[in-house]
This record gives sequence, structure tokens and C-alpha cells, in this order.
Amino acid sequence: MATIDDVARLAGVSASTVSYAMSGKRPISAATRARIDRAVQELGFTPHAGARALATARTMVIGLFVQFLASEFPPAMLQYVLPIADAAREAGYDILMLTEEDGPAALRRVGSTGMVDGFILLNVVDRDPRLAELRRLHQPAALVGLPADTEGLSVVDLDFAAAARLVVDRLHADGHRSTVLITPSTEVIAMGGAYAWRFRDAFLGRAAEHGIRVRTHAGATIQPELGEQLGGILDDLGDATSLVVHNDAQIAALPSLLSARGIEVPRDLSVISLFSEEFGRLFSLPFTSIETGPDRLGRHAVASLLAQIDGADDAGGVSFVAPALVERGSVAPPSR
Amino acid sequence: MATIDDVARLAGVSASTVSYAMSGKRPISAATRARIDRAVQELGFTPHAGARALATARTMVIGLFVQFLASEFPPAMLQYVLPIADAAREAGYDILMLTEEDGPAALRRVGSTGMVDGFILLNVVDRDPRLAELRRLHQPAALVGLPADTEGLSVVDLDFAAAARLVVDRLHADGHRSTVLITPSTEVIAMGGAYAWRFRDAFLGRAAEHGIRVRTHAGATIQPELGEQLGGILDDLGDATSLVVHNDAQIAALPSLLSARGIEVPRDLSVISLFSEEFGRLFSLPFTSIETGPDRLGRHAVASLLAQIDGADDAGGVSFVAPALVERGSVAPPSR
DNA sequence: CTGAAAGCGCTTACAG
DNA sequence: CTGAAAGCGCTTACAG
Repeated sequence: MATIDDVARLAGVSASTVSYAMSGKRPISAATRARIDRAVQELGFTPHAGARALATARTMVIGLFVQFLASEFPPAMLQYVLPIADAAREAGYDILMLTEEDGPAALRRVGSTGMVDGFILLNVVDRDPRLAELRRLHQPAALVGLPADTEGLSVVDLDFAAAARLVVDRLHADGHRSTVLITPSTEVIAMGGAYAWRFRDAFLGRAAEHGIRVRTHAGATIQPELGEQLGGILDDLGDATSLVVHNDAQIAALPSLLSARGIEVPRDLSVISLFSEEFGRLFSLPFTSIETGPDRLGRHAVASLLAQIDGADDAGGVSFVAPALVERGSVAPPSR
Repeated sequence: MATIDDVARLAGVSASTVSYAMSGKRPISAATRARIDRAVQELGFTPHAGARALATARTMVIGLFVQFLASEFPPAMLQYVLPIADAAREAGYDILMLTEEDGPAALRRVGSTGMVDGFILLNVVDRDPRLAELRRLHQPAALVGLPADTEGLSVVDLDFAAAARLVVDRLHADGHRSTVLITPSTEVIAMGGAYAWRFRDAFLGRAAEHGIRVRTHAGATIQPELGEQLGGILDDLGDATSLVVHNDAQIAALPSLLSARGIEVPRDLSVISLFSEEFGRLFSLPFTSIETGPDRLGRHAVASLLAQIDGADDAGGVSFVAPALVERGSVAPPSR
């Protein structure tokens, strides 16, 4: 690999001039610039990332911490990762991906060795063990998912309470008086996935206001429990005329269970859920839903992180992204 | 952040002694070591990754190139990424994740700036545009997926020809005389996904040996085309008593289409496919299948890459991993 | 068993 | 408009 000294020698200038020519941080005469450009071309020179990081204290890399909660649905995570990688790249950053079990140790290792300029943490939970280490590190960071203590952290998440109200209001508008709500699994709730209870509690509150009866089930995430549970719910709807599914694995499995039972949506049952457009396409889900917008959340996190890295000192605080309801025709007035 | 000089000062030794104490590359007296350890603890010292990379010409990072072929099924990719990340980590390496559209440019940027010690390329296709750049870079690399020209490359992939023979032999053993084969999409074939035709051609060859009739369809990957096509195939099986699905999206959609039609497996139709145990669990697939073993392939790629990085000069060549058939009871003698 | 020094390849004040 | 030099924080021959 050619070094900046090789370029300097070939162009007949000093290394510093090469550096300035490439960064554009000071004026260079046209003739010199031409010679430098030619030398750079000829040698195929690109600055060594490590040397540059050492000199500038900037790596142009961000650490992306993916996290698979026990009993969460893996494909959902990918929807966040790709938009984040794209947004980072557009800003000139690469992505160091952290996937370890031991989150705090990984943060410490990568943070304290200066491998990255900042972190994005996905799927942050209520009392996330990574946060203590993150605070100690004093590095820029953006979180996706709401922890219990947001002091000094930059957090973005969907406004699940608003989402719940949208859903209840939608059912109420069509005259539903009774519904079944399937929440994320008990494991997710135990791990502290705040989105679970933020949605559920707001849902129950709004339903009470409208006088809508709600039966709640914490949804299983793996087979065969999932199929048995969801099948049982479908077989015993009671007076419920609608089903609200806040659980990726369950909504993905729903179409086949519905069709096995000959239940037609929305004629026999109204269904409403939460998922991204992409997720819905992947699993062919014909259901009206809250768009969870992982791309929007991911890009928001990147923007927030880069602002901090660029010293905007924008500790950010908590941003709740407003949800939107996407009609797909699976909600209609009840026939019973 | 504390530096090695801070530690040296606090411990009353030289920086080089600190370095040697930490690397264990030369004997250090117990007393000195104790003082150094204490100083390291006290200051929370960790060596700066950039400085170390500059001094050693080693980054302890590997570049992982994920690649989503048009009309491939995204969740399948994740199964490779996680085991690779785990295996890398176990060996002390972190993962720089590349996801860009422009593969060659990404390789050049990361490779020529010395950000990584080597690359793993996923989903390599027949005439992969990344390979020219990879050869120019002269960096260690391991590929998952078979390109047309493997000269000088280290490649690992499932032995799809052997897999096809296993499948045909399994059908033949139960007396099937006619089958339908759904292959990856035409887009995958056009992009050069060699696994598509390696499986198909071996399948047709073996079927001919056994005198088994085969009707072949290139499977659509997105809805609603997928459902219409697969539904049409199920509605018009002709004399086919078995269905072989080499297409992630189609096999994921199959259970719901079968149940909608009241087709019972294996009573009415034998089904056999290719997917990983994890993929099968995710989509609740009750089908006998070739285990595609993404974790094994991923770990193999990491091992091969690390051997090259450690100068084993093991250009590797092509390794085909032997497939295994996992019985799940979806193949039985035909009733017709 | 330990230290002083060179060197890895950049960037950026300091000088002119 | 350009150059010489210091410095970023390590590792590792070279010396003792």
C-alpha cells in the first residue's frame, strides 16, 4: 500500500501539502494540485484509516449494537439495521456491528479502545445493562427503544401509546364493543421491552374510555406453543369481534391459522396489528396496521448520533415518532 | 482516555515494559507485573485500537459483506451473519458490516484504507462484480457462495448437487414417479446465484436416472405473484405426487396455501425442501428438508479467513459442505 | 528482567 | 502557496 510519503515524493512536494490537497483545508496552486492528483492516481493512494484515526481522534465508524431479545422475532431486527447502515454510509461512516451476549463488555471493549466515534443501541429495554457502561464511556450514543431512566441519553422510539389510541379509536369507529389483545411474550415483558406495556396500558385505558371490553393474552413466540395458543384464541373468541395483535411472530402465523379455520377477515373477525410495510410484504399480511417505520426510526437515530459526534451537544432527550394507521381493509363493522 | 504512558508513569516503568506485560511477549518480574496491573486497573487503561493497528498492521476487524440479491428472502441472510459474528468474536475479531449497493467501491474503500484484516463475502454469485476488486486488493478473503472463476479464492458452499441427489433418492425410495420442482426465482438465476442451477441440474439428472418425471417452475418471491403461482401449482398437480421447493419465500408461504386447500401432507402430497433448522422453526415448517447449515458455512468461512490472516497461506480453494437430510415426516409413499 | 528509541502513516499548528 | 516538525499511542527490534 502506498503511503502519503510515496505520493509526496512522486509529486515532488511535502507530505503535508498532499494532506492539505486531499482535505481541501488550505489553498493549493493548480499546478501542484495536478501533480498530486496524478501521483495519487498512479499509486492508488488511500490514507490509512488507523493512522488517520490516531491523528484526528476520529474513526468514521459507528458501533451498531443489535440485540435479539429472548423470544423476539429475528427478521424484525434486520429492518432497522439496513436503513441505519445506509444512513451512516451516506454520511461517510462505516458500521461496526456488535452482537454479543455480553453487552456491557462489548461496549467497553469497543468504546474504550477508540474503535468507534459513537454507538447506536437497538432494542433498548427498561433497565438495560448496557446503559451503565454507556454512561461511563462518555461517548455519543443514540438509542432505539425506551429505557426506564433516560437521563442524559438520546432516545427515539415509536409513540406506542398514541399507536394504541389510534387502534382503539379505529375499532370504536366501526362499532366494536369487545376485542382480544395479543401482546408481546411474557419473556419480552420480563426483559423490560417497554413497547409491550406502553402499548398495552394505553390500549386498556382508551378501551375503558370507549367502554370496549378487552381480553389480553401475552403471546407465545415459538412453535408449537404459538399455534396452539393462537388457535385456541380463534376457536374461543366469545363475544370478541376483533383481534389486535402486537406480536411479530403471532401476526406472521395468523393468516395460515385463519384460513385453516375458514375465518374470513373482516367478515367474521376484524384484525389490526403493528408492523412495517416491509414486514407485511414479507409475510403477505393483509391486515390494517400501525406502520412501525423502522427505517424512519433508524435514520432518526443516525441523525441524532451524528449531531452529537459533530459536537452539537444535542443530548437529544426522548423523541417519540408519531405512528400512522395504514388501512388494508381488515377492519369493518362487526356482523354479530 | 488513559494512554500507555500514563500507565507507565503510574507504575514507575517504561511504556515498553507495560506493552510487554500486557502482551506477555517477554518475561516480567512478579513485582513489576503487579505494579503494572494495578496501574492498568486504576486508570482503566485499554490500548487505542488505531495506534495498535498502525504499529502492528493488524486491525483485528474483519469486513463482512452482506448482499441481498434482488428477490431473495431477507431473513435467510441473518442466519449467516450471526454465527459469523460469533465465530469472529471468539477469535478476538470484530465485524465491520458492509451492505452497500456498490460492492466493488465498498471493498476498495475499506480494503485500501486498511480498516480490516480480511473479508468475508456472502451470497457470492457467478460473475460477482466484487471479485475483480478483491483480487486487486490482495487481502485475505473467504467467500460463501460459488463464483464462476474460483482461481485463487477460498470458497465454501453447500454441496447442492449432492443435496439434489439426496432429495431425489428420498422420493425414489418411497416410490414417487412424478414431481414438481420449484427453483429460486428467475431473477436469482439471472443474477448468477449458482446454487439455483447446481441444485436443479443435479436434480434433473438424478431424476432421469430413476425415471422420475419432473415439472420445473422458477418460483416467484414476492406477493401476490407468489401466492397465485404456488396456488396454481397446487391446484394443478397433474400426476405429481410430490413437491420439491428450493425457494425460501415459497416454502415459507406453503403451509398456509396447503391448509387453505385442505391438502394434507404427506397423505395427499409429499413435500421436501431446503432450509435451516432455524428457518424452519421461524416459519413453523413441518417439512422434511436438506439442512442448509448456515452456521456451519459461516463458521467455516471465518476459520478459512483466519487461517489466511495468520499466514497459513492456505488459499483454501473450494470446499463443498456435505448436506444432510432431516426427516420431518412430510414424505411418504404416494397414495395415487 | 527492563529501558530508550525508532517507526507505523497520518494531520495540523508553526513558520516562512 | 508550501515545508519541516511535532504529535497521535502503540509495538518491537536493539541494548544492556
